[in-house]
Amino acid sequence: MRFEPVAPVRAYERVVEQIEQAVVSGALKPGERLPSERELMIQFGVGRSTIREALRVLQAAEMIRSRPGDPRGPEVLAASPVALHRSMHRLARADHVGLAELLQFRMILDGSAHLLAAELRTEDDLTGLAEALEAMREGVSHGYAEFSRADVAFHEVIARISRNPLLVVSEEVVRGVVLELIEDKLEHASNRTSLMRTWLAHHAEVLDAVRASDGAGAAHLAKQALYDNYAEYVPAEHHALLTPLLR
Amino acid sequence: MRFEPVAPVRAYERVVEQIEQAVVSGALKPGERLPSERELMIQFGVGRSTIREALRVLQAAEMIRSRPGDPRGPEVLAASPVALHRSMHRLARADHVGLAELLQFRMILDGSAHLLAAELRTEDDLTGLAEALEAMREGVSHGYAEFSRADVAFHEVIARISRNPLLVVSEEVVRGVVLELIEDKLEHASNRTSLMRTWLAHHAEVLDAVRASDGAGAAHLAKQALYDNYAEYVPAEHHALLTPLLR
DNA sequence: GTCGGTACACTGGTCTGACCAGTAGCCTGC
DNA sequence: GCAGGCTACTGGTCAGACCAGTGTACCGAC
Repeated sequence: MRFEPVAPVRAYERVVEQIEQAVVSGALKPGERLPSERELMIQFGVGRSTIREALRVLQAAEMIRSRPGDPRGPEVLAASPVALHRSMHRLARADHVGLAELLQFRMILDGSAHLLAAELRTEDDLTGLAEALEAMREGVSHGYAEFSRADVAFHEVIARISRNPLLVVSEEVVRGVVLELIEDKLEHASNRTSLMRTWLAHHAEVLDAVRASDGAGAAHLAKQALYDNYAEYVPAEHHALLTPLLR
Repeated sequence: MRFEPVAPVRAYERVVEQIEQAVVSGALKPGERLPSERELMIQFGVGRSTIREALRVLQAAEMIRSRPGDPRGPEVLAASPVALHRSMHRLARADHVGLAELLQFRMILDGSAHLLAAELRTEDDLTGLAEALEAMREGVSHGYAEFSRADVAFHEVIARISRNPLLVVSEEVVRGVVLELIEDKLEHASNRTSLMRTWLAHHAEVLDAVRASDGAGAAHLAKQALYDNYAEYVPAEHHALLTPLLR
């Protein structure tokens, strides 16, 4: 016989539960509106402060958004990786997760995405990739910010070709966290134009591998590119984390 | 010249910011206590409802916990993957992420973890793995629940040997979501004893590969095991997602 | 001395009622 | 027809109150 720990259930938690249930069950679709706080307070039979605390929780989870003065009430939002990004970012800052671990994780995700993309790509996908590469080529002359945007777009196209939304989201999240950690270092890089040309050549090779359905090759190129670009920012004693994936 | 969209900053948001800052900067360590709500209300110069909404947000992020009656005040929590788990779970339920995508993602993570574990394992790690395997062997006769716990423990040991906390956490999260999606199906499996024996044999092979530092072999075994165990629950038209990783 | 109970001063959880700034839509006056 | 203001709402915030529950310090019984 086992007993479960008993925890009192707060009123606002049950409000959260019910609204969350309505959202995930599809009874409330993104774009639809919740009743106003005063109306909810009547429907749930609780005070306004309870309703407000519940809405704060849902808002922190990026599930709703409310704006003062809007007579249509709080808006139900579409599921987004923003909350995921926030929690992973917090974990990365707090939980002794360093740049090396993040990069290793990115090599795993990016490598797998490239592998899958090379296997699953259609002719349309190849067209999309070629366009993304072209945008990068144009970006070189439009400054680093522009180039960086095109670079991110290329990786997103790859991730989408892999047909796995989890891969898309996690890559986006991890990439964001990595960039936040080293943005100041990148800002002061001196030889950015030559860096951009190198990256461009890398991506062209990747496209060739994907076109040739060479999954292993594409994956290796992706991991190697990450290593070449970022390894210098990783403390030397952590390089052991990165190299096993390159073999 | 570019302008930024202006959004009003709510009072409770600035309270959240300050407390969050204190936590991530290390000024407030896990286990330490925040002042009581009434005290915070004085320090921040805002009303109690504002304080409470801020605390709700921090609590939803698993950063603090408060208990009525505790004269020491709200407790600062250590960073945990619980919040990450919640946001990923929500995303998986909402964002047309099916079992196939989850399993594919697990194959990627688990495969990489095994690859790294085989490369990085020490003698101590091998001892830990052997113990985990022994626990599984004993679990067979103690019912499915016990065996399942030991199985999870084995995978956690593997993930920890890979030396990447991100791998540990994401695997834990994805595994949790997968199990929640198919727990009802597993409940009704008839031949669970023979299933357990099969899994046990699988894990013994994995241990051999890790001992032999055969990263590729261990990774392949892990992915194959996931495929063998779960592919039957994946709609046939989604099998194309799983198979490329097995090659 | 230790142990059990009790009183008290606190905690967070909830409710009520109020005020404010801001919004959207109506509605007037031209 | 339309610009301008009016109005009835919205969410954000505050103040004050009450309650159930907790931890602790105290105190009496043994």
